Amino acid sequence: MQGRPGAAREPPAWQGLPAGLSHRGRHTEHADRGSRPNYRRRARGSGLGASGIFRDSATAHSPDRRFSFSRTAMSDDAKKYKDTVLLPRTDFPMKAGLQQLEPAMQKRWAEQNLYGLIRAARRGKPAWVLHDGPPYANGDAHTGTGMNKILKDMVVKFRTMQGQDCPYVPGWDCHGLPIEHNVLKELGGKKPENMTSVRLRELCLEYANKFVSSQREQFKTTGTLGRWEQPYLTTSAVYEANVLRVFEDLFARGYITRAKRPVHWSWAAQSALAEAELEYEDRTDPSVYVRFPVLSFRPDSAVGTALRRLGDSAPRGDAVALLIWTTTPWTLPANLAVAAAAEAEYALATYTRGGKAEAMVVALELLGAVRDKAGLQDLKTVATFKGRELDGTRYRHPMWGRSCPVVFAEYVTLSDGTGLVHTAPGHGKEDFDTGKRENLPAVCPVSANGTYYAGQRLAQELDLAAGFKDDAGWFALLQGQHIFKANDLILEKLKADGWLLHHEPVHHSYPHCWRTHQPVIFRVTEQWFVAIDHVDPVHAERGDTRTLRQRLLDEISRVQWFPAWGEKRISSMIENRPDWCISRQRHWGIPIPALYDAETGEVCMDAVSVQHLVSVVEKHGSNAWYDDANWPVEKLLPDHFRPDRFKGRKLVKGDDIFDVWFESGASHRAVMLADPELADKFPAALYLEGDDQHRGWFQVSLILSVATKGKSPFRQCLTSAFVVDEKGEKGSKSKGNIWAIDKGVRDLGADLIRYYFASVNTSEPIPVTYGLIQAAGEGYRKLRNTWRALVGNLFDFDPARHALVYDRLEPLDRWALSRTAELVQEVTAAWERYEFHDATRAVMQFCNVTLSAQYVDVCKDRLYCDKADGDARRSAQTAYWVIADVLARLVAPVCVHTAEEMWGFLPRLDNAQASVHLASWPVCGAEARAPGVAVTAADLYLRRDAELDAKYRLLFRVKGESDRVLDRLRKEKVLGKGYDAAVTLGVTSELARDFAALGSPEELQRELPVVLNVSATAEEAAVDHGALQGYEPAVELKGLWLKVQPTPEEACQRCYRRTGDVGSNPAHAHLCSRCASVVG
RNA sequence: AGAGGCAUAGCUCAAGGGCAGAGCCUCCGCUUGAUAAGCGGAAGACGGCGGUUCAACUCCGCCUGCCUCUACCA
Repeated sequence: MQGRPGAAREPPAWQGLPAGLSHRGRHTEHADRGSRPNYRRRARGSGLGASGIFRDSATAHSPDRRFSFSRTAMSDDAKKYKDTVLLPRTDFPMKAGLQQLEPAMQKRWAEQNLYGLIRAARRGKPAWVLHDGPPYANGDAHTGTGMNKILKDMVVKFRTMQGQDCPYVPGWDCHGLPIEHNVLKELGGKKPENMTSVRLRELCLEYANKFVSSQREQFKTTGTLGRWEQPYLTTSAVYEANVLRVFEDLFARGYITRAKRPVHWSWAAQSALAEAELEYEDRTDPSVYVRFPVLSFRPDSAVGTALRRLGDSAPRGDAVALLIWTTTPWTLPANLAVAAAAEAEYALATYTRGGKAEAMVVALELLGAVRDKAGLQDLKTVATFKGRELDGTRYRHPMWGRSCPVVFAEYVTLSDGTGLVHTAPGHGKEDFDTGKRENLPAVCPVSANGTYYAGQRLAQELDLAAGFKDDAGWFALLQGQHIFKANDLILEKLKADGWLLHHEPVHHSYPHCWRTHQPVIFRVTEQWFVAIDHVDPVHAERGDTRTLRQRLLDEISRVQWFPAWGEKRISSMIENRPDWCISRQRHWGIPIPALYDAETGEVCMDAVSVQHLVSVVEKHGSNAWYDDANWPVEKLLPDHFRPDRFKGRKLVKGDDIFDVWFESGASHRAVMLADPELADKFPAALYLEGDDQHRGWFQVSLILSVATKGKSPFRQCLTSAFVVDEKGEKGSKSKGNIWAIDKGVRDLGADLIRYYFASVNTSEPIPVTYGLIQAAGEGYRKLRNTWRALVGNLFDFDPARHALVYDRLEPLDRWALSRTAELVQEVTAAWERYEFHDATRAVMQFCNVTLSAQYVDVCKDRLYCDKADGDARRSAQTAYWVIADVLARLVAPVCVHTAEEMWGFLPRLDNAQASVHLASWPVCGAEARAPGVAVTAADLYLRRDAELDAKYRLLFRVKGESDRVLDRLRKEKVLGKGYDAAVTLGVTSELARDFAALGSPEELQRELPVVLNVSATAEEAAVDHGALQGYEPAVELKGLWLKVQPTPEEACQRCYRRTGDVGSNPAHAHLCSRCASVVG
């Protein structure tokens, strides 16, 4: 075998040195001691000092130093030969300089209208639309919204590269309470008396537009492409009119109802709230046990009988009570009933409190707990009975003295409290339903701002009898008070009056207004609703009698949800959600197109009137509604647009506006179906928002689209988790743990931020800090440098002239392409699943292991030293070119600027796209032949080859074993570089068979030194390993023994290898035969 | 109060019923021809307790910890 160790010829350079030490090993050892660690430390620090770190300062400061040779003790020959070595050459910088690169590139993109070019290139291709969920036009675009835009851009770029037409029209949500709130704050807290609604709304519009402009610029710094100059705004007249059209459709199909119902009410914002506008926060409330004095039990009931049986000793009058429990004492004034569970066991119990005998009715199961809490003495259970025995019982309201009933309700449980539920129909949904069934009025003494009404109004709202006398003083105590202040007042007075059996603070989560962060209350008001259980008559005619709720659930199951649990989440929300309250009592929004009879209050609305109002808004904007001077009611809705009975009547405009969720939920109509570029592309391919939008935008969009268009407005729905800080806390402006996205871009670079977002699992909370993003820079730099190594070797490569056809490529290169093909498949699959971090990890793994540690490392000799235009070198260059091309495209959706930069440095064919963002997504050769799939020349090289995969997997495992031994020998100072070594492999017959299966012995003999990066290898097939003297067993590869020795051969001055044939060409005494023939 | 998710090396993340992989960090070495780079080596992990199995980090149950969601129950 050629080059076999031990087959020594003449080793002149070797002799005269201490045994086992090479020239180089010796030399570097001494030269590097001491200075090297210092060099490293400094080099990694903030900067390089000028203190002799580089011994050859001219070299160190030469801009071209990476191609120069720093060794001074070099023979002229060696220098001459060095110039024949084809070292990498490229201007693609190692350091990205994103801060300079990105703005310049974005400017260029804008000038050449890259978005327009991309759209033009995809004209006529299948549409794939990501419909933008509108961020709110208030404040900075921070990391969370920035991430959302980046993820959207990534997906759009990916789908575009796949060959689809992907318009991206960004939008903003511009109406709503927060803007109105902030504008009012600037005005000093509330609307000045003399300011018109129109003026206020103008200020709100200015405010919103200001933030649309600033957020747009912030988003654009991330390199996100889209129709930024014509976004959609919910304040545009066209958008507003389309929102009203959705309402019009719903109204026509009977979905809209107006009713007096309890709704979540923010007294701080003075408006009704939707479910999606609630946030749960912890709160402490008084938990109170209150005695409601019994007026009468039904005489023939078990409890009545038991009480009579007690005879004279029985407590009487107010001493006999129903015990109720509540954590909202402020709702007690609105109490109209007590609800019991008909089938539960109750007890009549006597006890002594403050020396007085009393009796109470309470659930048997809870009796003990009540006694313990209240510290009751002499507790005796007089009787036990089913709840239904309380039928007919009446009690006296302790405040107003009115007689109230005991009723029964399903929801009464015995988990807490007393089993007797204080029922105030005006302040709770269940209470309201109960009250409705029992014909109780929905009393609501609490005004919009959370205070009790005062005077006559309070008496009226409480439905007090005409002759009511405030003997107990409750009326005087409560009127005008804020409810939470009243909690304390009520508690004190109940105690003083003897009605309070026990109280304690209770800590629980409680719904709060998402904007004001104040606790929300339930309050009965007249509101507009979308009926979720409505059966659409249009569908019913066709025999489809499903309720809207059922149709929503059916549509949800047709949508693809990412991650998959999103489906369960949203469907369980839809299953349980109440009707949607769509009216709000604010100024900054789209008016609900309802007019009311000035005298009777009757609603004036029908298909004709609504249609007319839509057209007014479409022409003049919703301000017309508020512009009383120019749009008096008679002009806004002339007689001939009114239902007959309102003709000639005096009407007034309603004050309600639409819930902003109704607006954004209507975007499928106002944008997808209305924008000329999108109208034919409904439904959207994808909605992509934070996972909080399951209850927000996704849900409302579904409701409105399914109700009016019969289908989901999106086919796929992707959610990401929230941005959090290093402590895992949700990012929020108030906590200061979140920063404006453009600041991050300026400090860190857009591509780095994008790379970071592409590298994390976005389905779990996403920590975002400068430190973490900077740490991700390691991966980014590795990508960059690996790519640089590829392109650096293509300086003399023109694919059109030099690329070899696939079949002529060396096996190693075909292996690299096979691995690249595998990468393409892996990355594509990850993108299809929208698991970006899987794709990024695969790319990193590929760069670090497959390329950097394996392929690129072992290709160097061939690329640097082989004949420039020989097939061996061209083969490697062909593979490098394909890989560089593919890699640039694979990272293009993520590192949009860097990939474009790469594209500029890549040797390209004439028909290549000018921008990487116009290029096609890589596809493997075999798949590429599918009709309609864009194929590039590079793609044709992407072929999986299982045999090659297996072969090099084994060879690189051998390399691992060899490296381990080499390292030990280096540390023992036996060896320096790998080329100093010759490796002999002792293999079992089994392993020998494996090797034989990989190729001919000659081929293997040629490849092994290359893969192992040593000068020579030999194979020793031995059955008896005991006979293998001086070998050591491999650690991880069974059946392998290794012997690694310094080879005594002379090193070739050009390629450094000690191949044993140095000097075979007399013209070049210090070159190996290969180099000699190359140099010529 | 219910539902769900997560728990792997100092850090960030993988895989998969059968020797647990990578990047960063640390340490050691090589190289000076990817050089503000590159290569090699070393050290380093399956939250706890049970169960199924020949075999569990993986499947199942329970517990603990963190997070999210849902609901508001008086």
